[in-house]
Amino acid sequence: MDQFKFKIISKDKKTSARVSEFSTPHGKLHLPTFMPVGTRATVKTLNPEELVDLNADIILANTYHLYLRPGSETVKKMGGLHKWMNWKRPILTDSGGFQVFSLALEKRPMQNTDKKLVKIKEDGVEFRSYIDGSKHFFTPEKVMQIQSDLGADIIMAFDECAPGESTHAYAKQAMDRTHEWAERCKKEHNKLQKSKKIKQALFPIVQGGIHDDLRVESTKFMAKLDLPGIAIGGLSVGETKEQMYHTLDVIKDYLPEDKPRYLMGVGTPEDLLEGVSRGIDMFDCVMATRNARHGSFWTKDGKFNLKNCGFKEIADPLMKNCGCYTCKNYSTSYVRHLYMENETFGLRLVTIHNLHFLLDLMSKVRTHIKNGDFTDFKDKFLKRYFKKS
RNA sequence: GGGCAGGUGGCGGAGCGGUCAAUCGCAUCAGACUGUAAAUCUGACGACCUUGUGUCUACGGGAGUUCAAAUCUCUCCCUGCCCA
Repeated sequence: MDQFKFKIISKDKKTSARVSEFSTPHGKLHLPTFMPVGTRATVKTLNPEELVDLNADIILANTYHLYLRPGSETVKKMGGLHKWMNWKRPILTDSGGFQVFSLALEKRPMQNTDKKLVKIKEDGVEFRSYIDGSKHFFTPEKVMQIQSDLGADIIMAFDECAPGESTHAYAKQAMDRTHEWAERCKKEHNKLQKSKKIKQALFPIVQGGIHDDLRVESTKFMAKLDLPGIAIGGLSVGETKEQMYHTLDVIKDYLPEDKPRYLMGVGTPEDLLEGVSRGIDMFDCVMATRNARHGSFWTKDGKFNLKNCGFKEIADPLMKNCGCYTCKNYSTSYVRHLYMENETFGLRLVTIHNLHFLLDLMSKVRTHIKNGDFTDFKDKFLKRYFKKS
């Protein structure tokens, strides 16, 4: 597996932050990085050229969604994800495990709560399609097959993501199942890779909820599998930020040093900084893109909502001195106008800005770690970001 | 000039004697969103305050009927359509 080489470039002295590189068949990842989410094989509202302009090293797609529509066989027939979506850089596919959790929660008002939508069994998970209610069954083996067909560079083990508030007993049950599934994923993955020209890296996912003993146990277990990277799941799923940071502190020393560490589903600018200082190398989150479509944007001075009437006649860009296409060319007034008028271009402009904000933040993080003043940078950023003006 | 249909909160439009400060939609204002069923969802939206099964002012204007009127009667004003 030497095509998935991991190389540490620089380490921060005061924190666990590090700058590194991870090689994949479609290019190198410059870590720490943020990965824009493109669940249905597209980062909503943007085209690949724009993502390249934003310096996105890698993007995500989702097993669950693409399996249901159009079907992973279709993507395979069309030449695989990269070719199909015209994205030449690396791709990571999520396993669909998270969807099991998010659908089981039944938190959506439009959800049919009469039906048991998800049944977790030892062998796998039975669930109903969110599209037409049809029954489907995922096993670790099947999820490996789907991800093999999709053809992403990094693929994820099938896991059970327990809600943040889960009891020790429940979290342990989910963790044990995830461990067993991870072993089965690894076995199936090894089998599938033999016939593949372009290899894929499988990452296992640490679970254990907010219970320190479980998290340590899970981290040790997953590290032992000796896969090319390791992911931390089951965070930012309802627990507090303090609990999330604490959990990262607890497992920090058990994470393999010589492999990329991926904190799944995170997050906000502050979460990225806190994550990096706890040794995290990869992040992904829908927040940048979703919030953009909902009218909120990030700046160095915090989070703002474009809908607020105070932005109506602001001639300045969303953020002064921002290097993104949106801020270089348009006033806040104009972007707000497009948003208020429900114009597609407005959604794109805010999406570009938010993604740029996070990707640029990570780029600065890499620079400051190398320069040896990461902590100073982080403290100053957070102080300004949370300062109420 | 004659006939008909109407005038309700920023707009559209319900209600047709009490449970109406008035359904609903739009607009507006604000909030939420963390491995995307999300260009979505939630809340506020007459005024005032001691924020309460609180007090005022309100369904074109005025005058009535009634214990009680956005809802019934009379009258005036206005709007739209049709006929001269």
